Amino acid sequence: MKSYDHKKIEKKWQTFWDKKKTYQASNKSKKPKYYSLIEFPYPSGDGLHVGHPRPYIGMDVISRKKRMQGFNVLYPIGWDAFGLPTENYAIKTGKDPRVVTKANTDTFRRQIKSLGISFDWSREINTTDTKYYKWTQWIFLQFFKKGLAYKKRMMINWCPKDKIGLANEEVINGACERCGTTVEKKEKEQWMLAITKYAERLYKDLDDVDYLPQIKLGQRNWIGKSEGAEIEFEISGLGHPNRIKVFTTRPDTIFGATFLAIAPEVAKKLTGKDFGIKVDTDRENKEKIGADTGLTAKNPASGEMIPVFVVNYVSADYGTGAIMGVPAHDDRDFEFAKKFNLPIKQVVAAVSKSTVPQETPRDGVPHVDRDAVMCIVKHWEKDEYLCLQWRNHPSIHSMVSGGIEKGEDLIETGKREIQEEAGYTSAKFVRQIGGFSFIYFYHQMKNNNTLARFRYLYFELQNGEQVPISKEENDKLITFWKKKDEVYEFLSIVERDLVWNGFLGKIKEATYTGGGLLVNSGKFDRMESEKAKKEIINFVGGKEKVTFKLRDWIFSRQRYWGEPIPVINCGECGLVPVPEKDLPVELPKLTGKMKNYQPTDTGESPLAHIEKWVNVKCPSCKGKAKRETDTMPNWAGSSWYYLAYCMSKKGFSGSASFENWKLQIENFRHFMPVDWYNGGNEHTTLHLLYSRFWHKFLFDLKLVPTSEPYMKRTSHGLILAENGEKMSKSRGNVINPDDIVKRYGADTLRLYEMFMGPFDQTIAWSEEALIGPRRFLERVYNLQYKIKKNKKYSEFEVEKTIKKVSFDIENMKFNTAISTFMIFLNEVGKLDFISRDVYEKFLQLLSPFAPHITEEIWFNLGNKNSIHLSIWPSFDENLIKDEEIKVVVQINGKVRAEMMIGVEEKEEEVKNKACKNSGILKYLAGKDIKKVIYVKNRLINIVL
RNA sequence: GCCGGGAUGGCGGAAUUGGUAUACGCGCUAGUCUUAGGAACUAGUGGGGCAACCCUUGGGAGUUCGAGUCUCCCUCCCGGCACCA
Repeated sequence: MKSYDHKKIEKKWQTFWDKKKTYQASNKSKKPKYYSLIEFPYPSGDGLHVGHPRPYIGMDVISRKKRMQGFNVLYPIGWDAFGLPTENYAIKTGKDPRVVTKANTDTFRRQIKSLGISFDWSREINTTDTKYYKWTQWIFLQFFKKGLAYKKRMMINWCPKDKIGLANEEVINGACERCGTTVEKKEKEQWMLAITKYAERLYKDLDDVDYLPQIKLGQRNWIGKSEGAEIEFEISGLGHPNRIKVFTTRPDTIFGATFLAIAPEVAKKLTGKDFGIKVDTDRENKEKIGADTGLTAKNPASGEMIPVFVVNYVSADYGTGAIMGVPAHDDRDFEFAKKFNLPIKQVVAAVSKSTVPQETPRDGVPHVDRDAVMCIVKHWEKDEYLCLQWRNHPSIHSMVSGGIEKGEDLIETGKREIQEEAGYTSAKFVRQIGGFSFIYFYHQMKNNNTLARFRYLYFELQNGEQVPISKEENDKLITFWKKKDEVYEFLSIVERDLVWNGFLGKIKEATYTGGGLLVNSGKFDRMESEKAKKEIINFVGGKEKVTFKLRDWIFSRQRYWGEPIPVINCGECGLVPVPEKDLPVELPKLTGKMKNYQPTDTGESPLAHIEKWVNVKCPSCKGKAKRETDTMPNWAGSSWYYLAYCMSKKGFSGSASFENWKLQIENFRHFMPVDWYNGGNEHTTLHLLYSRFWHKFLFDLKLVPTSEPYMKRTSHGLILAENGEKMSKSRGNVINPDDIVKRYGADTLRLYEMFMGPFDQTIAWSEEALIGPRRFLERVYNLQYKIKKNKKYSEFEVEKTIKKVSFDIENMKFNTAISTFMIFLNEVGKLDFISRDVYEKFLQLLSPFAPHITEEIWFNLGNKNSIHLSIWPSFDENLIKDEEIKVVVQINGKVRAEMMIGVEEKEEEVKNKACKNSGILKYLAGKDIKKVIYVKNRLINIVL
């Protein structure tokens, strides 16, 4: 009887699978395809740590299951190898980045192979391979030819340490994403990709893909679509007539616009003056700064003349660079208006609906608009406030309130209501609180739906003098005095926010940014704000307009280790694309004098100094010309790599041309789209968005068969070091999978990584916990010596296991799948025997998680073909069904007994059984059963 | 500040989505076997109580026959965004 020796087993089967090409996908297969994808790694010099394989193992489990379910599975891998760390390391050590990359990929490949992941290694790609990047350059040329790749002089984010320009997405809190150095602004001519042209489609097509909700949301927020309007304001003060166009998402608030705020650049253009105001990107310092331009604008809705300010919180490159300042309904405008003493005018008021069912507005009754007041009344001695409760509706908690009668002003109404409802005669008006708000309710006495527009008045009683209250009011109302901090709890929800926010100061003085009904807006008063948006745009002659936050993608880097941009700069012809036949534009070899490829402080690419490489003939006029010396960002190669995996070897290696690409479309059609793509959340607004953009572009050129590259996107959690920190070489806390594979075996590592916690959750590594999965595998291994021939032991358990494990894998609930295996094993352990049939099914279920040990046992049992190409077990619902089932008996919701019932037993019988149950009788003695609730085959609850 | 996600034994985590809270694993305790064990196996293991029972899913209220799960308020943790009009 051999014991489990992972070292022997794992090597042996890895070689076997390699030789038998077990995991190779076919471009010709008649089976249905399944394309599962992980983000190909960046082969850093640090080697693999145990966090890297987590997504590979997860998708491996899914891929292996799909393979066993009869799919032609494509599960490829490659290397995203261009990039800064390699280049920096190469410069530091005086090596060629090609040599460094080779060494790193060799290490990564060896490490990943030792884990027994079912990658199709025959399709391995490397973005730094000239065969690969000639296609990257070719795709770039298509962008260029369509005018979507263009050059632009602009301020860029410059990292002084890496000496490289960064895309907006690569700047985190004003610092370089890679090295943490504070970025500077530098003016430079840059290559841009016009991703904004695809903003709407990138946004909208998210509807059609199955990404995790937070991933969709992340992309949507990043694209930042906002629907609004452009509205023109006439301005005077320039000496000639002029207009300023503003962008707003809230045209419904235009009557509340009490100033215009414009960006410094816009102000300069308009007036020729520099006001010394700068838009600060610093996140810490957000104080509103501004200056009066001396201009005035005419509010096109109200006709009011309003001042124009130049401010530091409106940027020139979003919208129109000008906004209308509506302090009552925008926090920033509010802050600015406070500082500059500008008027704050409420034009939208919230509508509350009564929470009392009898007061819910109903159909078929008249609608009535009313003006009303609510009075906050302070006690004459104590710090207490007058509250009311309706006798017949005890749930309505309110304060003194009532409608304004003809000829009355607000204060008169307030005083009258205080006297009528509470009898007090000495109320002194102090001030009005807040603005308008609406309450919409069914008026029971008057049988109509009332829309009451409330204002809030604060009164103080001078003394306790009272007149008698009418019988009618007395029957209706109870009055209370409540302390300040009790008022909020006491009030019904409808009144709560309105009274509290304005008066008791729990929430600071603030704007109301929600929707509601318009007030102070002339003929639009009482109109619903959504409807008012449209009508007001028309009224002021504005135009509906959609704006995006997304900016064009800064696509050039001034470094050596990237794909050269395949364009030639000719004095005569301008920017000329490198002809297809001349692709790839290879990076100059680093020999002899060309060894110096350090980045420069000037922001010029190091390639610019390599004259032999730079100086070329113009492909068009044959005159003297120079190559573009910028290279592409490392996001370029990863924007289409999932297509490269599908290509035929020959087509991939052949020359880059339209014809050769078109020959590949058949292969793309075979495998695309990717069925399931798992990757890191950090790429939501980077790689994932970029590659969707490239794919859509290729789709428009009819070069790929689908408009979206990925059908389904999920993400995995990080693995942290045992102390909860991020794993990194500099922290010295890296766990190398090599050590784990050596000591425990790849299968144990795989099982542990899937078992340690939910797949999508960040989790700390625990060396201690590894032993659990290892013990489990040993017990699985020893089970092969416990086979009892021709006996069907544990059939029931294995059927249940099939069902649960199949479901869990599809839903990435790997941890509970493994716990199901353990439960199964614990059950079987009690019997001490297992039937071969059941054991084989169990091994098949386990094989995606632990491919080596299961293959070993599978062959030990006499099978002649790989377990990984066997047919995934199916389960029989009938075998899973129990004859008898345990139900719980509760008394008042507390578990008091358990009992067995037949599966089909009727409700009545079960109830009777429960009431006669010996454990239950003592609780029933002398009590009446009020109610019995039966949840079929689960529990019965007796309410006393 | 805004938007997401979360808080369950000593630890990692389960919970059929409103129906027996703490599955599974680690650790711990006791025992068996061992020259020995930081191995393996067996049993036990949320807290309190002699017990019947009681308490327990970050805190507080609520809805419900029944709440880890739903609603409201609060505290803390982790991610993303950041003057986007």
